[in-house]
Amino acid sequence: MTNPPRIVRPRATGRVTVADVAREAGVSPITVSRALRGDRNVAIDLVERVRQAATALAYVPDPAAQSLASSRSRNVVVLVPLLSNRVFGDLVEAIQDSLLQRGYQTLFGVTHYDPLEEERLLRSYMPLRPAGLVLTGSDHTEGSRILLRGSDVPCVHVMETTPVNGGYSVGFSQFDAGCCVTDHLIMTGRRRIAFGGAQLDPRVMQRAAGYRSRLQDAGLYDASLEMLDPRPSSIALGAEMLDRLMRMEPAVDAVFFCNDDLAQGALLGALRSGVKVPQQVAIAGFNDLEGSDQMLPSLTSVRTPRAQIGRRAAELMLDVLAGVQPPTHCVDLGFELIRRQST
Amino acid sequence: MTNPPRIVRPRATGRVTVADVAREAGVSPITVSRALRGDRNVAIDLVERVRQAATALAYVPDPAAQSLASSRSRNVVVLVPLLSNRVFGDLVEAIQDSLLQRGYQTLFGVTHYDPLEEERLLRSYMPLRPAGLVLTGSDHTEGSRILLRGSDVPCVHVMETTPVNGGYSVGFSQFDAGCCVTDHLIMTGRRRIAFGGAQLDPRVMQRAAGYRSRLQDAGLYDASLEMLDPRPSSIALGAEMLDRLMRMEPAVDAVFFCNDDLAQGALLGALRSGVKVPQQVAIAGFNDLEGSDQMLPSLTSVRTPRAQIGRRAAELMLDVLAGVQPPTHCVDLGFELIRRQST
DNA sequence: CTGAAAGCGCTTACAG
DNA sequence: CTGAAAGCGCTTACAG
Repeated sequence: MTNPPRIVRPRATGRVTVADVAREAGVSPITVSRALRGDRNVAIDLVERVRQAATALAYVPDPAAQSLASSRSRNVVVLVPLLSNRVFGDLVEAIQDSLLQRGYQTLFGVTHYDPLEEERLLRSYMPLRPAGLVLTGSDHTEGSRILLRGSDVPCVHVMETTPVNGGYSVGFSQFDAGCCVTDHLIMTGRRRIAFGGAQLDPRVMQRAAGYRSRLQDAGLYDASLEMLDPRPSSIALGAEMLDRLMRMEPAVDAVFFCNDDLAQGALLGALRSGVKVPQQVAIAGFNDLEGSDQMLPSLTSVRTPRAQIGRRAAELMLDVLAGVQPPTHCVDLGFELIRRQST
Repeated sequence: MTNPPRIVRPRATGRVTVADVAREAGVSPITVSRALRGDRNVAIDLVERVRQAATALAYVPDPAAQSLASSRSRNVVVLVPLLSNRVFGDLVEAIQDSLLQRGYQTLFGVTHYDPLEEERLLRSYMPLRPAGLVLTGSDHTEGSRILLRGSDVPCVHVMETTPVNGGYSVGFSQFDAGCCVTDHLIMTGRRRIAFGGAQLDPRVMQRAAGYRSRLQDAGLYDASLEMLDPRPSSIALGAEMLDRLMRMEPAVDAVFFCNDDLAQGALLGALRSGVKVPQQVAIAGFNDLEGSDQMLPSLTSVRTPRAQIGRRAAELMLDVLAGVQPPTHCVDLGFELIRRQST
């Protein structure tokens, strides 16, 4: 007696597949795959026929199947310190826009300025076989670096121009920007120039290094004017910092805050306490955030090209993914000092 | 002559697969799959053995294969109007955090307050077979609604409490919040109360409706005090709006701005032009954004539970995905009036 | 330039 | 409670 044949019902998901398109176009499935992916080795008329068939059937490729078969996905992982911050909101929105236009999805992760949290996110995202990575800055744990080196996933580091071996970077020189603000304060006659830094992430410290370097060159450096506070940058903290500074160092005649929220807070605090800006103290900020032009007095700041950085980072990534060798590993998009009434 | 057998080299990706874990644990692959997914129908000791084998081999399931085989993914799509806005930054960060902890990825999309762009995003995201959707508000195109109804993907609408048929909502009553601010202004003796609205998205219009309703009830409504500007909400626009208002309606004694950035701009504008706040004009804002407590005078506003909304929306989604029927389709998290010096 | 076969790494749908 | 078979919808690696 023979065993009755086992009948297993097919799954029938109802999706339109490459096979359907192939039948419609009168070619094989693999030709559909090639034609739709833009593979060169397909006759032009076949490409056209396949395209029409795909359109007629409203075919949408299944990303899960693509990813499984090719062991590559169309996901780009983007890790930023915070989303609740205009600087990174602008950045991330631009990256997302550019990638989506070319068929790539963006997976965001928030590191809260913690390299260990970044490593944890990398570990949970790598099994998704991302096509690419965009990381903020170049300050990563040893574990993250090993992870990156071990994979062949292209990586773009944004916001800084610090080159990371094997990776790409798109940003501007935070150090130079720190120098630029400091030069401006020196040239406008200030002599007791303080630095107000919060959060103290690597980019803030690079700006601080620029500040220090320029003041040392000018023989004006005084370590007691450097105020570094590890708490998150905020408007309220800026007010508090100016207050503390004026009490501890009454002769201060300028403050360079590492971010506009601090500087805006300082301006509001000065209004409350009667400190005259810029007569008594000049105040400069960083990032030219919304509202800085509306302050009383309006705030001198540095315009940083966040959206442009996001777009260029995405384009660079897309080039690499398309097999195009970018002309340079390191794109410097610069910055611009915006002088207003506060200095 | 027989055809020589065709030899096709296997791909050998080097990944640790269910088969490897199965061999190590001495069970079949399907048992590994079930044990790791927490399927009930597996003997406890087997679950333990499989877990140990998986740990020993550092097994990580392949999401692409899972998704292809089960035709479900662990992606939750989250669509918000903007990322470059604290309100949505807070929301999105909370959603992302909660989902990631439970093994779900978040795919963001930015609609720029445009329902058509939302529909476009939905169309490009649905082929990814998202496990769930989180949409801002309940103002969707007919196309989006059909798309949602046609799929069985659970959907949570955030920021409002407007129920959408079949969907869930987590937020607060924008209308009630509008009433609350207006009541406060009336009760503190104001009579010529203006409304300053920008962007004019559905939630702003719901606040405006609350304002209108309360003033009508009090017999104080005057359409010429309603200033609606479709441009994006910003600090600069707030200054401009107050200026325009004071020129057109000099008798105005209070302004309810639909968002704190407008209100902050108005306060700064008042400082510049010498309008006395709150003596001549009371000013109230919305969302209690950063810095509102630092303004001069400090700004009366409404604290909205963005992060909490994000967390609850994620939890609700996770419950639904786990097959747990939530007790209610509509979660109202309320709001709180924060009275400060400006009113 | 085109295609038949096999495989990617899981889970579904049965059967027992 | 456990498993053998088939299938999910693509692409790789060959062969011609």
